[in-house]
Amino acid sequence: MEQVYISDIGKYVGEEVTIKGWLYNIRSSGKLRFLEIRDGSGIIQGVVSKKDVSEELWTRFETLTQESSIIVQGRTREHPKRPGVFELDIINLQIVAVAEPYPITPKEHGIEFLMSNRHLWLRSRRTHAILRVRAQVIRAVRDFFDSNGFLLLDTPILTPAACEGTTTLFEVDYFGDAKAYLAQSGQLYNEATAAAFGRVYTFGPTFRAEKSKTRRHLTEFWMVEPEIAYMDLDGLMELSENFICYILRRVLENCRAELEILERDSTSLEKIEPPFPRISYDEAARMLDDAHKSGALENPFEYGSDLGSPDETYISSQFDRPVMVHRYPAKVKAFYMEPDPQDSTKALCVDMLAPEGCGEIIGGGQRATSYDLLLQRIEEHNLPREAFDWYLDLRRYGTFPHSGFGMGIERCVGWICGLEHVREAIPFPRMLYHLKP
RNA sequence: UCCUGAGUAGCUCAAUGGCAGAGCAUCCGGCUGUUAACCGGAGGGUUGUAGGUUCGAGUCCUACCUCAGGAGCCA
Repeated sequence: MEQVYISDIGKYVGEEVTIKGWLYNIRSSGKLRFLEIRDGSGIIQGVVSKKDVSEELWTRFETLTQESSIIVQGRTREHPKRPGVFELDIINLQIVAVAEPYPITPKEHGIEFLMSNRHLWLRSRRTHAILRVRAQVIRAVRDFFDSNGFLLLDTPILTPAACEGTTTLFEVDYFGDAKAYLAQSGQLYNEATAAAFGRVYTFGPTFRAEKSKTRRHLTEFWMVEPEIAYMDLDGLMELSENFICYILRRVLENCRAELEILERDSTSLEKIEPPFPRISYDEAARMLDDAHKSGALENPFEYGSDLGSPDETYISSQFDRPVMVHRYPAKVKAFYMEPDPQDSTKALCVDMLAPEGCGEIIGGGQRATSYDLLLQRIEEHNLPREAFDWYLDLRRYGTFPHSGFGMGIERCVGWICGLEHVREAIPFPRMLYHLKP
């Protein structure tokens, strides 16, 4: 009998099949046993009736514990009470291994315990749903760029210097006489590949050694970063909203069951379509000012500073879809931003804030084209000039207007799944003080 | 790094300064349609660590450790 996956079980109704997996839970009712069996692709309920099996087989079930690995044979049929749901009448059981008492019991657990047992927590329904959405988001990301003329060009993870000079980086000893740093962004390299290939993107892990301790932060997260030659800020904002809508559509098409398990109200996602609201930093500052005066925001907003987390939450709460805030003061943004020709104190940049307090999911902008300006900015930011020689070369040899953005996969998944914390959006989250498992 | 809160059975949580308990998990028994199944029984504790106050501390005080939530910074 050939192995069948639970996700395909509908194709085998009335047939005898073999399922190889683990015992998710077992309920016994005297002469009846109900086994919830999972095989990674799904969960199915197996039923054994004492009168239908041999005494020896019946007693074999008594040793089973939660998460024991088993191979079962049975005949599939529809659930007597639930149309569209399938069950398995078990006719044989092979015990591969009896599991020791499983730590994650069918009751609630605290986050500390679950995090320290992340390697086991991965087996739960909820984690399955989230990580399936993550995989779908990643597929959508690749499909979107691959089918729109972008070329995937991976950028290095070991880098010689800080990309933006702002965040703290993980330092790595590089053969004793040099220091390397784990990349916090592939962006600068993207600019080189964009000059070579036009429309490019990079997708990979990113590292930030900031001691951030919030529901929106990981020290290792996955980021997708497109870079487009000859695109301006307006073009970038249009690309961003189309990109997000494409991802949403793909998840809504393919992950209905997962969103249901997560009890995510998908109606708020369904109504999201372009155009997304665009507000300037100045408009945002006015909104925050008014909010403070009316008591909706506790702390006053200081004009000229970056938006704080409560500020972002307030602004995003005023809209029913992601909102794009553009043209921040240049001094709170990275050194490579192109100045706004209308007001040189502002940068041609944009942050996309997700609804429901999920924070910034996209950050990007138009890149500076002038060699002299970049050199000046590098000095102002006290960055080591030697490390940026090659980057400055891009302005010497055919400088060109271009724009790009970065999107954090976990924040995007967290928003779509309605998660309280991004740590659930990645199989093994790396956080401040969390390196294990 | 700062602010706030929490550490009691494997897990989730109770316990006026006065006998350390329940549910789940484990083990034993019962139950022919269960759905975090249910019913009966059993075992399971250096109350985060170190001091202190007190006749008496899980409970009050001090320090430290760990974790959680928030801030800053960011995607």
